[in-house]
Amino acid sequence: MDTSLASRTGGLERPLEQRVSYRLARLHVKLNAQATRILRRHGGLTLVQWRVLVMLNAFTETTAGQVARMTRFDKALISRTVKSLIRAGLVKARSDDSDQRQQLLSMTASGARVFDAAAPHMYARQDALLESMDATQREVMFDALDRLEEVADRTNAF
Amino acid sequence: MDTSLASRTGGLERPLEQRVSYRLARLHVKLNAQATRILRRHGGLTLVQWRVLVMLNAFTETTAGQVARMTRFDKALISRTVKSLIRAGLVKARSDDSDQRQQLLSMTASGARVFDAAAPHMYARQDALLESMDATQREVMFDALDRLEEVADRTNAF
DNA sequence: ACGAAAAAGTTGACCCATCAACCTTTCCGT
DNA sequence: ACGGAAAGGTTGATGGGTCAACTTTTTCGT
Repeated sequence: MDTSLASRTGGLERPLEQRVSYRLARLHVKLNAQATRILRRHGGLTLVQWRVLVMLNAFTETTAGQVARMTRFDKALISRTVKSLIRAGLVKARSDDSDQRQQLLSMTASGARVFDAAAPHMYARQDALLESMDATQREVMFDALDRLEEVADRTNAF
Repeated sequence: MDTSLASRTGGLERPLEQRVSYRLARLHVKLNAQATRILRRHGGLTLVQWRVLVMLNAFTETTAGQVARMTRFDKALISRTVKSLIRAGLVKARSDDSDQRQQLLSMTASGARVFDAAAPHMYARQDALLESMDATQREVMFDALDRLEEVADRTNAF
């Protein structure tokens, strides 16, 4: 067994570039930073606010819980974000008569305007990302992401 | 042009599953949570502490700045993390005579023990992730990550 | 129909991560 | 060799995100 300090100079036995989680983390940080920058320039939404609006754009009159489940964000985070959107007048809540626990959320006209202003840029970015790969490469990558996610879910065993 | 609120119920024009940054974010969160859990179980390091120790394990007597550059972490984060490692007795700092600004960092014996205890589990996890793909799939994926990162770097133009 | 359990949200505490400002030391052009 | 720029690090403020505890409402089994 070799635990001497002097020996710890051998470089990385696994090059950083080949570490999945490290690479993913790095890319994720960059993509987030880019998205945040775009949103700040075009309407001033935060990334979480944007993601919530994407959901409200797709499914009008949805609830905070559904948004949380769909986006996989923490419900506490969604709760606060929805509140901030309501405070900013971009979203409105209507209480559901058949279930007093939940509130049905939808964009206001002003929210729709903000969303529509940011959307082209966000979608253009998404397109640019996808277009950096060809069709088969995309397919392989999404498949890889599926597998990695599955492994991450499955192995609570280490 | 169609901006009526009633029309915003058409579902996602781009399915969530096909959104690169969204998928990446989701996977990143899962992988981080998994790594954090493993580290908590085997020695109690935080993820950033682990990443710093990986660097110190590979390059003894390196500096905080070099670690920050290699890992692409914020230097403030590295500074605080190094401090916490020193406080915990896992890392020691030696001032460099030829440059009074920087400090040469290295693991202590105790730090090496903690690292060696966590490493097998972290590497096993890394292997499990890689083994979920075959060789060509891995290659395609890393290439895809490269391209995406490049696009993220290049396009400050939206 | 009653009580336990579950679901929807809210809130407070807390940690991680980033940003900007700053200090000190070193480098470098002229 | 001097003054400004750059590099190394530190610190404070702030925002993002998670966890756990709690309230209220609804569901469901018996």
